[in-house]
Amino acid sequence: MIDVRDPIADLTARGLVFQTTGEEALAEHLSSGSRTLYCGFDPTADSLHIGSLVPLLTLRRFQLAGHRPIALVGGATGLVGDPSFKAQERDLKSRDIIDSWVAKIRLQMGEYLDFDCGAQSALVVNNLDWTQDVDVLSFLRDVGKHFSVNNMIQRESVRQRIEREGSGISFTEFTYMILQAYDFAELANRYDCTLQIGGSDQWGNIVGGVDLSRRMYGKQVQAMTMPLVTKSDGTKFGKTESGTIWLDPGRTSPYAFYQFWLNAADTDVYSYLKFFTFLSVTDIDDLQQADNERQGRPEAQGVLAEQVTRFIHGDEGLAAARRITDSLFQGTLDKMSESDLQQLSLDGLPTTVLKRHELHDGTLTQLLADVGLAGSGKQIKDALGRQAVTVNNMTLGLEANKELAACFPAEAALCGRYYVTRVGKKKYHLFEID
RNA sequence: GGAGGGGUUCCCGAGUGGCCAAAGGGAUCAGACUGUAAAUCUGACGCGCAAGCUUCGGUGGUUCGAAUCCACCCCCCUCCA
Repeated sequence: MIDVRDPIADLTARGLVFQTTGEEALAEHLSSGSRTLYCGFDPTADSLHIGSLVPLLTLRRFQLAGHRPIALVGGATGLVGDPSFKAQERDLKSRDIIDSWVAKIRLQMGEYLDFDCGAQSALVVNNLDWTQDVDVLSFLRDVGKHFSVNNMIQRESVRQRIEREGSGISFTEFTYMILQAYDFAELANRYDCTLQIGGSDQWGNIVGGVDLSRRMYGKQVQAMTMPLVTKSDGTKFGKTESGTIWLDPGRTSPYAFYQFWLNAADTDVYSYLKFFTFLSVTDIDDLQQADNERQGRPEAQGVLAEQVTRFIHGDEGLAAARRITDSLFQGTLDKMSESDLQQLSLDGLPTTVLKRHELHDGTLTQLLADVGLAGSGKQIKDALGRQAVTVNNMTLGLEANKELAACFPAEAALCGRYYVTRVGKKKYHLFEID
């Protein structure tokens, strides 16, 4: 008999419980047996990003506590689009595109949950499986009848869209909450799934499912939401200058991923440790206290980056991220061997291979903007004017711009052909020129 | 189908014939200070090294000159039927 525990106390200590359908009932439900729970992930891209990490990790926490998680990929709901707290109607993507995204996200899910641990083995399901063959009239009569439009338009999640001048909501998106509710009812019926979790923005959709499960199948099910992750400075979590932080290493390298967490603000980092790692709350509190008692830079960011990167990208990904980080931020460039430099490139440091004759025309601003070190040449120009551009630690000035070849002098190359180029304090690019 | 209100640079939002590459805020980038933090201050912020080039839903037009005026079209919102 596996040890079944109620994870709610731990989740509460982590600040991960935002709303529940009733804390006592939920605690009783979870401690009295191994339960099945689910969380939905809609395919809005071909990869999950760190916005999905909290629900994903929470599923895993439940699994570790002896419950069975179902990760639902929204092959159907993704076709419709969730309007919850969205300011605008979204563009519909084609079915082919959504299908391909579903396939990729399914694979990703497989990495983060345990699918081979007996009764608690995770499941990945696609709501298209039970939605695509439902005909319109059945849906309207059997499902739609249970929903009151009066109630639906009162939902906070669509309030802005309905009340705000200049916006609106299509019937398509308005129906989303019914589809999601239907998912919960189906899962309750098929898999005896009795709990749905999700971000707090999903509350309205989730309770719709709680009601529907009762009405359609007489099943009493529960709900829990997690708070949305915020940043203390008020900017949006999960974005950097280079865009969204994806879980797919092809989109966001383990190095960039590691750097993202390493750059967490002091005021956010301890709550992030609770949200995004499996370290115990007491360990995190101890770490915080130790950091407070010491002057200077806290250790928390390093721990956070290590833990999250290892979970998502494994030991190898973490090692790669660290190799780059150590070389660029701690190391001395001229001590690096050829294999070190090659490894940096393999580890995910953005690299461009050029022939020396290609440097004869063009400008430095153009080149550095093209490889992604800045959004435009203007920004490079600005950085040049402030001595913020270096090649192998030589600072370049504005006058260097037109003399592209002179920016990469053969005698300054590392191991004959490598140039570590830096813009600002944190952005690096490796040029290999021969 | 009718009446009215809108669509401005990443976002919000000013601008109603030249002084507009377009106020202000946010986001973002760079610098100073630091710890690869935060806060603060400074600069940048359509593209271009520059000359210059391309923008204000779309297409045409009026004008020496249009984001601003006109025509048609597309999309959104509100109310009415």
